[in-house]
Amino acid sequence: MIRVAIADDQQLVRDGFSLILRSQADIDVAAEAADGQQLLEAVRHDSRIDVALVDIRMPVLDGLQATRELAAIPHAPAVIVVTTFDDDAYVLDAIASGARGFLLKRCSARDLIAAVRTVAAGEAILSAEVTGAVLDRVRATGPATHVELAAYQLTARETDVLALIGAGLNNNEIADRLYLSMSTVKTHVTNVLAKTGSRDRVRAAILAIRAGLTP
Amino acid sequence: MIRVAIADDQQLVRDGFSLILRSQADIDVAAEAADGQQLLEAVRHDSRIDVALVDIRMPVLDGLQATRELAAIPHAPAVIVVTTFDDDAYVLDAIASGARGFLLKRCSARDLIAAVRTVAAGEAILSAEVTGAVLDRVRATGPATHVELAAYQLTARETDVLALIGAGLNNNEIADRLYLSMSTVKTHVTNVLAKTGSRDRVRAAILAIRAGLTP
DNA sequence: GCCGATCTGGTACCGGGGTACCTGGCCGGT
DNA sequence: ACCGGCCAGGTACCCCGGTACCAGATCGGC
Repeated sequence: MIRVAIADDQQLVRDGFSLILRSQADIDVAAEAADGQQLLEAVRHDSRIDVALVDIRMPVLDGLQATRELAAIPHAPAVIVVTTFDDDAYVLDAIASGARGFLLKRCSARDLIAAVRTVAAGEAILSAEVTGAVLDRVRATGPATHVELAAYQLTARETDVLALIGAGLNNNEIADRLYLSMSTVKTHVTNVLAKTGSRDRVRAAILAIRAGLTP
Repeated sequence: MIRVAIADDQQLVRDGFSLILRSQADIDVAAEAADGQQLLEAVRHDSRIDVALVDIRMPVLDGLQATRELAAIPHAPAVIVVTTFDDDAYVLDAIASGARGFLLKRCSARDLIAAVRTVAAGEAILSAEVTGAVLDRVRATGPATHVELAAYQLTARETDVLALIGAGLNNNEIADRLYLSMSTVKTHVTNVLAKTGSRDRVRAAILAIRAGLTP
């Protein structure tokens, strides 16, 4: 049985979703919320909610923030952001916030049901209208950009230093952060540059970012 | 009428897809190919193909390379990569190659038909099984980090310089690239650092990357 | 015409970045 | 016991990066 929570500030929307989902034998609507705050409370009080349908525009706490806070809760439900076409620009934000699904309200009841089952199974779902935007994003960030830094055989300490270079720290700050002397940092930096083939710390910083060393 | 090309090295698969699609009144199978090379030829000889279903594993020219070369052709069809579950790791590569869809062969005939209509309409589609991986990728590249550099009021030249800083060039190379003297570059760099509030060029480089100035 | 912003260029100066080379301690493997 | 790695540290040196300040050219707007 898939247990679902519905968060939308409009009573009618909640009722509609609820009717649609309850029509399925394997789906149960365990909670309803009129804003993000109510959703968080519901999830905190009921640890067995599998999926949360969340609207973006809600009073008190909007859907995206609620999604982010939800992620901090243990046994957090998978979030499907269900919103109007006007809000389709929020896809990337929703994904970044941790959503496992993004549906437009113009979709069919069948799509909604399928989406709930999909994310409950650990997969993810996007409305076709917004998938294009996501693909463009992936193309833009480019898969070629990701660097495998294991290839450089950096030692643990050198990796630390590289990460801090990528964060924009100068040698003094790195020494400070790692409780080292300036000299030691310099030697590490020199080694990092040599191993990674970077001419200067700027190149190294770029490499660090491409390698995902900086969040 | 949606005109489709099918590229798969297995005759039986092509026949199956063809039968499924031809069952729809608005879809026509205009070409079939047993490898990527044949697909390219078919598309070059028939400029009215809207959608191409492409398998990854094909002799002569594989599906991903074919997709990349397809992008160079004018009025190129939208590509849906249709492949086995074993190849689901190629999603990101497929997207980077320009695919507008990624389907697993285990999907239903209805899914296939819907996918063709979806990409023909300019949208995109992903199998639920691989959507999760794509979302993880988007989350990893971090959209929250995106910086709006319009806020810094940089002039055109300063923006040029910032972009090159982000690419890891030193002042000499920037001067070379922009046909400027070293002094001029230094002036611009100083202005960029002041306007962006960056302490040194490393910080500026990080900013440039976060702002999307470097591809 | 005048003013301001932008682009371009120069000189001079200093500090941090980066290199080269050496010392020493700590561990793990042979 | 010895060797090789990683880590930590020091000294000395050079050069690029960055700042400060100035100045001429162009261009658009009041």
